[in-house]
Amino acid sequence: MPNNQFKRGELYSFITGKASTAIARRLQKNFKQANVDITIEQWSVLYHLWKQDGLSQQQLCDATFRDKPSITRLVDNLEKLQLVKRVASKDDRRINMIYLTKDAVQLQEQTMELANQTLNEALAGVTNGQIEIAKEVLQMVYDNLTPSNSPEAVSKAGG
Amino acid sequence: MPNNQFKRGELYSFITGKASTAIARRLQKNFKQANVDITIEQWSVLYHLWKQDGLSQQQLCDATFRDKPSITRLVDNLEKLQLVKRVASKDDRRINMIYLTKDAVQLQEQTMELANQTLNEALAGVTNGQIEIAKEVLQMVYDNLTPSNSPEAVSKAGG
DNA sequence: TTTATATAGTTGTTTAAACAACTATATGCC
DNA sequence: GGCATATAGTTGTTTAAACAACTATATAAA
Repeated sequence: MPNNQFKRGELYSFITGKASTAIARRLQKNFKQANVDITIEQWSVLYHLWKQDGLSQQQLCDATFRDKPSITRLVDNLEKLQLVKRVASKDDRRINMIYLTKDAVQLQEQTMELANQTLNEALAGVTNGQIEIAKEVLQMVYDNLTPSNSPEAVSKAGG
Repeated sequence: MPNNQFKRGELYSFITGKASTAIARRLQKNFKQANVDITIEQWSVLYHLWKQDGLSQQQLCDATFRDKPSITRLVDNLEKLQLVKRVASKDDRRINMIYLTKDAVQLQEQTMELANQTLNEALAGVTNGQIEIAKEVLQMVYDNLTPSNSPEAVSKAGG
């Protein structure tokens, strides 16, 4: 497939990920200005709990593309901030279900507003068509590199 | 500009940067398999020194989109690995010029090969046209969020 | 029922990012 | 020359990522 060959050096930014770093940094800055005292990583966990409260830590791993130790520590820190609480599952005592506190629920509207605002800043001048293609490429890259590409794993990760 | 509006939630991956994380992780894995014992971050510094040896730490900051403390510590670690050495500039005693050692020079061919191989894995099935658009979008995002967008800063960052 | 294996989560360690505060040198201005 | 300011780099601290090694519980097989 000669159309997948490319010139060395040019694609370095795919590895460094400077664009997503810049977005994360800007969102963090916007949080700070609005006196929202959480990190982007913590927010990314809350984001999935806002979509569906009461996920297990493993489900948060899958949703956020992080490994188990990372989620353990993010949940540790979110618990310290009293934004979530761990509740041991009665069905399966290995599992912690993670629930939002009232404080965390109240953060949703404000921070989603800030996130959308940040994405609008980031994507100024970019057309919807370009965004769609960029998303497709990023998704293909992710799929190419992720073992969960196998049929069984895909059906499992269906959400 | 209604064409820059978008639906909430969909663009979350722009913030998490899961694709670039996956590429970095795969490259790290490929390094490890080839018994190349450096981190991707260290490699990204060497990458710029291979293009031009003898950069100052500040120039490495600009090239790698990192802040000064990050470069200080990456150079610290690269010095420990005997891959670079700091040489105080005679013209300006504030400046450290960073030079590659022989060991680092020898790493170039092998690791660039691994990097290209990794990018080929990552971009399998993605057309050159799609790659070009994705690169444009990422560059626009970066430019939108980077203060060095101002005319003065741009002329300064010309390289 | 006992044993092997898989799954969920935690802990330890190294590396790095981000930010604030700091030191040292250089430059511009009076 | 002396002072203010800018620039280059370092150090301290918190947060997080990655990986290995670990504990505890559940499941499957014998």
